[in-house]
Amino acid sequence: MADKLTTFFEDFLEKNSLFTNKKALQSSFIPDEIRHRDEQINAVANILAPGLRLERPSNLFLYGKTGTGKTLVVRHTAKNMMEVAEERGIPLKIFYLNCKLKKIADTEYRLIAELARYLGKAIPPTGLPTDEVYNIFFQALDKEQQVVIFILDEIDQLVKKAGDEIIYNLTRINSELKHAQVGIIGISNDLIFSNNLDPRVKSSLSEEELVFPPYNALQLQNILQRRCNLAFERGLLEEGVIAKCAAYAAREHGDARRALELIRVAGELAERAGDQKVTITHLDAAEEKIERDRFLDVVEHQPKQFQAVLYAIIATSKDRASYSTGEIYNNYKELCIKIGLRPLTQRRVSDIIAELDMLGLINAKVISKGRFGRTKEIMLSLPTSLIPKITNLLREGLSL
DNA sequence: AGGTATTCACATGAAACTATTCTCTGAGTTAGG
DNA sequence: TAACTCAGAGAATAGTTTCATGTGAATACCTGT
Repeated sequence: MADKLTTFFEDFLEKNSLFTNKKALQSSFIPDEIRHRDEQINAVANILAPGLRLERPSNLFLYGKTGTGKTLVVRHTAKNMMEVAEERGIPLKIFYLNCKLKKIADTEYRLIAELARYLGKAIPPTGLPTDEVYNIFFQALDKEQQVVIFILDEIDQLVKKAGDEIIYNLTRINSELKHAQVGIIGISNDLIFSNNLDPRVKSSLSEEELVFPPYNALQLQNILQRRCNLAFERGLLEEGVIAKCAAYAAREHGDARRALELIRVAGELAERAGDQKVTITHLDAAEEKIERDRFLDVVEHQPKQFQAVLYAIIATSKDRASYSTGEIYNNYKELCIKIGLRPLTQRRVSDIIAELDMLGLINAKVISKGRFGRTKEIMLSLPTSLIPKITNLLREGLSL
């Protein structure tokens, strides 16, 4: 066995990888040249530029759907700007922070703590009053003459969890700072997010606004082509693969990230199969694999109670298409007793159902059946082919 | 027949509670001078 | 007396529970014809 393994690894190394630079297809990759976003880059650069003269740059709010290059444009511009600042010894600091990251920046405390950490202050993960952390942050910020720009990515997630006061406080902080100046760049995927914002917050955050339209198929194709040139040997991609990939992603609201992922996975599949070329078949397989993996991954990483509820739904969904909250809850309770799990209240289960819906594992719609009450109409939205696998996963998770 | 009042079966919201993780503080203890 | 230890108070957070209130439309119940 050991011999076999060794040969396997040796073979693996021997085998020429189809990729010359896989990094170029990963979403964290920042290419030197960004296509089809000149306008936005210029706009961002113009807005941020005053920072180099130690004037406060306007706050900026960017929005556009996922994979339209918002983060990329901002990071790219920020990088260039930092280079200039460093060269000239300008006290400019730019920090990028993704608010979606759990346990990092999804509450007021954590956001401020994280920002303070950027400024070189060690803040414990808990235990301190929020005011205290805020003070530390403020002191660190105002310690010297400087311009600081905070880039808050996926800011909608933060507001959803922690309210918009934080943003308001952050935008107002300038009036209290004596030496430093703060500019904020907010990035959001949610187009209607800014409408739900407190008007005061909205006006202070979006002194400038920038919309990122989705890429169209042609632009996607162009982007893909570039990245593939970096990532693969020339001629490795079968004719039409890029076009199809672009078309697929354009259908999904022009998401370049998905397109890149798709082609990367296609490449990996081809490589694993020992094929010399990436073909359309691989692409189709990749599309399916991504979808499958997403489901399995989501299911596997749910907390126990969620899994129990999901299992109850799957076990229930045998003879009819949809079920009501009450029915599911009863079955869930039975299941809990069977496996020795403390059953949650119906209130909570109702929320869990709503969350499973958000995750796209089930489909839950509130309907009114008149005299017979109001409930959610719950049905599974898993691909049928995956159900046995998921059932097994859940059995394992729940030790059934 | 047409109108309105009820009623069901939950949905949805808000507040309060629990458990866990973590810091800070100050009393008590220890050991060295 | 300085250094150390350790329990207790206080915070933040996630996950719930408790209590309260809301709700869409099928039906029951009237009403006047």
